[in-house]
Amino acid sequence: MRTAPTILHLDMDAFYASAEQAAKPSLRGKAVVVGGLGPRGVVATASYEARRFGVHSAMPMGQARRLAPHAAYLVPRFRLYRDISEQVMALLRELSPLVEPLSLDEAFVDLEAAEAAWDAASAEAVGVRLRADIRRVTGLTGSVGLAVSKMLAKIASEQAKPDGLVLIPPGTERALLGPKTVRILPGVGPATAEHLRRAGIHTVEEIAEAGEDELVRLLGKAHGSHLYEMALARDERPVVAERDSKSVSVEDTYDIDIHDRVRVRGEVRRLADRCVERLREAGRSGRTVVLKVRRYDFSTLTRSETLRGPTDDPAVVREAAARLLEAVDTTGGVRLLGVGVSGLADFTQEDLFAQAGEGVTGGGTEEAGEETAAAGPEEGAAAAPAGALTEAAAPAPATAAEPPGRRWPAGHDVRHAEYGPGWVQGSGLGRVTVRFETPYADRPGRVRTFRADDPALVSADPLPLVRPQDGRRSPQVGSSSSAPATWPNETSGEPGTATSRP
DNA sequence: TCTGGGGTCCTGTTCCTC
DNA sequence: TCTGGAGGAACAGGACCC
Repeated sequence: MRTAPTILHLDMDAFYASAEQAAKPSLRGKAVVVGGLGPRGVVATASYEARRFGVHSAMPMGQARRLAPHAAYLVPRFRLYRDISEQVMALLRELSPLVEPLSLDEAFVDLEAAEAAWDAASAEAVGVRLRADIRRVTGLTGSVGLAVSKMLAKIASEQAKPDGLVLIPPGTERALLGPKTVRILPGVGPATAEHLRRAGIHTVEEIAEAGEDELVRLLGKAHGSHLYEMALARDERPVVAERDSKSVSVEDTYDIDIHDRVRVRGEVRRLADRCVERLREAGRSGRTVVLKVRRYDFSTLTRSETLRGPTDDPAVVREAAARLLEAVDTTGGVRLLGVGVSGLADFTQEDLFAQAGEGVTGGGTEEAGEETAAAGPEEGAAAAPAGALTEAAAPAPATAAEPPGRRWPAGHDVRHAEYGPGWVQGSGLGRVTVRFETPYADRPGRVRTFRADDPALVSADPLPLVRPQDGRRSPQVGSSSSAPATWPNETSGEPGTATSRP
């Protein structure tokens, strides 16, 4: 157990939503919800403004819309988030070679490994500097926790949110944890908490008092012992920089349950191909093929088959998945299908030659875009992400599919030949509403509506949140080429009210 | 109201082999 | 030849995390 608080946990604040607000001046200070916009979508991230209405992660989108009807609803743009994440991770790696990313917006850093910090004061100084660097480079805020272990550093960063820094002084850990609810400990979810509650255990201190034997009896060997250690603030897990993934999987939830067995088989084939594609991208092969089926009543079952050796052959995975499907009753309908491969091995040269020329069949790649595929491409609704700033700006959820390649997901970047860069505010019924603004403006840009097949309108890459040349957020950019900064404030966001050109 | 997607880890059961 | 136990692999499901 180390004696200085030199484990740092960074957690970006409401990451996806903050990135969208930074990219879109008209959303700053407003409720923003990012997630799947289909009828079965859930919230990935809600801005702090949206959280005030009770909206939170993992909430069904329909419920979020009832709680915050005037929020902006956007589909995730993982490419933008990945770019920002890489900038942040690069800053962390400047601090120490021991950086363990947990997701796009979270990571542990071992400051001691690089002698970047050796006591509380030096660790805090690193944290303060890091937060300033993140803001300078990305324009976003992150919260930092510092403590002697990963568990405590994570708890500290949670307490620091939003936009803060908390250091847990060594020696104070148990006093801090004791009165807290058991849910504060990592690994205690709703089920475990309920289990503990029934045993009369509500706080961390009560876990410690119960003793290890009792916890093992209640929760099983691994979970019980681990939880007991955590409750005593003992956590010796090291920060691990490199971690090999152990499985690769893809799954789709369909807007409407699929009943047709032939269609189910087709979807499983498609998912198998996508899964293999991902496997190959990672340069891996795998031995166990897993089929996942969620039925109409939300019951989920998995079937798996272990092959003689690892494969990355799409035909082999397809066939295995098809065999597994034959053992599953899908009458009544399925809402989700998934195909995964586990038991991963590194790709071998031998496999390469054996499978050369085979190629991955098409059919599963058209939605390789960044939207979370909350809808199968044949269900129709995927064509019309009905995100919008306001009800008025949200045209009726389109049921008529846009022509392939002319889909306009809410929130995605576009460029117009005449009006320049902007983003999709809403689409449907053959029209698309665009707000023309860039991250560098300090006021909302103007709104125009176009035909969905307007040749002057094309998809565009996300712009960096901070102008690359100066590395600082620059609200005053009148001298630059960014027209939106000088546009007058926008008063009407309604589609169809094509305001005067910029 | 209605519940995503991509992961990890653990547990209990069953089956096979020695 | 039969039986039983131990141990491991495979399999299915559940809980949890972001």
